[in-house]
Amino acid sequence: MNKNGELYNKIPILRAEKKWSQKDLANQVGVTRQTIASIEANRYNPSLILAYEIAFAFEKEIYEVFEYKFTN
Amino acid sequence: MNKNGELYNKIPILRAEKKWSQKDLANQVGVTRQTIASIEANRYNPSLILAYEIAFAFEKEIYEVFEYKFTN
DNA sequence: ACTTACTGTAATATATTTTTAACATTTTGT
DNA sequence: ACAAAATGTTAAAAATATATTACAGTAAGT
Repeated sequence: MNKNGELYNKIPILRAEKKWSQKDLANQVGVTRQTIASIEANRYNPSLILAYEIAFAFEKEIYEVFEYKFTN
Repeated sequence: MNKNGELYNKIPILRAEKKWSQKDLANQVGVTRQTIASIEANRYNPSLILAYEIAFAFEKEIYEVFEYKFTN
């Protein structure tokens, strides 16, 4: 796959608003705490379904949680 | 990962509007034709970045290309 | 009818995400 | 100051996405 941009996310901010730990969010969406930590730190590119589950947990749309900035 | 829903997509419709083959779209987003075919057929769950690249190719937002229907 | 392009799908290989387990550091509550 | 919870990070294994190759079937153009 040919990336043309960089992925950013607002998960830490949204978690803070809800006062959720990484583990709280992880439990809600059915992944491990490390998966959430890795996504927050941009260590990897989540699946679309996981992105939807995270957005749903925050009662947001994907574009309110993730941003993809094209560089090319 | 714990799926709570099903992923649907409008890629075939959007391709038809643009008169693009699977290969045309694949080339634009930098994947193979089989990757596009598999996503169209819901054989798998693309990465968020690939979803953004596909939406961008169609000049659409992700929610205009993909829909995630919660079942739980 | 023929050729070429397009699509469906499968097998195997490779890359990446996700899990699990672990340990160190930082933050929070008392 | 102490204990408990939260976070950062890493390594190895497991699961899943993506690439590559291949072949068959369908649609489209001439």
